[in-house]
Amino acid sequence: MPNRNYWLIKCNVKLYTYDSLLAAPNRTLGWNGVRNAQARNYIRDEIRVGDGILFYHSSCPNPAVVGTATVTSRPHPDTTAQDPLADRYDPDSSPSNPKWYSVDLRAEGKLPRPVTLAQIKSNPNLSGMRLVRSPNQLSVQPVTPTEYEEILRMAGL
DNA sequence: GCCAACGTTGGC
DNA sequence: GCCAACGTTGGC
Repeated sequence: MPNRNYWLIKCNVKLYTYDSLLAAPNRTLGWNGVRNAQARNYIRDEIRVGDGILFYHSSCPNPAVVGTATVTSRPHPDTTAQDPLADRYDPDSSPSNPKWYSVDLRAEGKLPRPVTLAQIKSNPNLSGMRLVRSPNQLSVQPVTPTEYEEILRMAGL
């Protein structure tokens, strides 16, 4: 696929899991809930249909990349930000002036072996990844094709 | 539960 | 515009 870019996205397992993506119709879900300006900018301005995603689970006993996904939509407003009943409601966002965006992701498949944060940290080839550097709060991070391939290799693919 | 690192908020 | 206070993230 020409010009395919790669990203690692971090999902708090309490909010959004790879299994929920697998269980969705077409294995596709909007990736909602991002409320960080820099992450939003990546979603709105840089991520494109067809890009490859490493899906990472955070805030759990063994943080790890657990699966891959494909971006299947252009950015669209994150309507959960406009729903007063939603957990991540943001009164500053509205249909006429959306503040937050999401893209749709389709699950490609679980990794044969999850690649843990500890493994990524101990692999010198991956020392440039944002994930293993400080700060590491950003929920969307660019990944180079080399890093992407290395993660898949470590996963047994 | 602890703590480091950020982002946001709000008084001034 | 500064900056202290606070909330959140996320690994450990």
